[in-house]
Amino acid sequence: MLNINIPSLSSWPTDIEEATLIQQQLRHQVSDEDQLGDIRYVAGVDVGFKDNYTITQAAVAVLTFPELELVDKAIVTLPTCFPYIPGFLSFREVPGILKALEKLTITPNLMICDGQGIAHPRRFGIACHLGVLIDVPTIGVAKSILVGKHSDLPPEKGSRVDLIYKGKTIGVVLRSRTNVKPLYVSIGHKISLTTAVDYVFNCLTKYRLPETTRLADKLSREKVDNL
DNA sequence: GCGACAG
DNA sequence: ATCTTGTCGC
Repeated sequence: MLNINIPSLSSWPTDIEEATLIQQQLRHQVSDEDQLGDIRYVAGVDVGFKDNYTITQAAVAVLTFPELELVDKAIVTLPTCFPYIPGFLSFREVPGILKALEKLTITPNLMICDGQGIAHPRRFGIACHLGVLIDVPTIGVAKSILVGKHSDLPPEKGSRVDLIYKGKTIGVVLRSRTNVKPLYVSIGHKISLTTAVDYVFNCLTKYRLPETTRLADKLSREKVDNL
């Protein structure tokens, strides 16, 4: 069975004030040091929406590492509980992700989230939030920038430059494929930036997105029948 | 005050 | 994020 403790969402925030307090309190629990064991399974998590955003569909795809073969998956649908507000994405997507994680049979050793980790205004993006709540190593891989600046990036796959915010390195801009828009990698929890970039790179195949998030994204759009 | 702004 | 088929380019 799954050996991850999924916290209950009894007191999920309703407004930005409340959410901000939670971010400022939990941000101190984030660890940027490698605390990973053997990485046999890497999971990708993503969330999609239906019926004019009123329905949330969260998905998790568990792949073997480094073979990247799908061995477990979970899809759940639930009412959308929080609006999309830049800087507060996790409050909209984490509830569904936690519910999806409960359905897993295989326990992932590392999770790659669709969105920022520490590359966030208050250094607590969705990857950090999820990682701290379930105490599992997480990485944030976003398709665009939330905050920060960086120098020009060579067009070849594998090139990378630091993402800087307020004078500090908060992530890495990584070219996952030659001549395509880069990915923005930042740590979520229990992992160092160098290690995080390493795992993301090793989850790439022939596409722009890591295989983990590609599969999770596909599942989050899949049509499902509920009971 | 104005503009930017993960998904 | 979502609504949507074929099509142009490396």
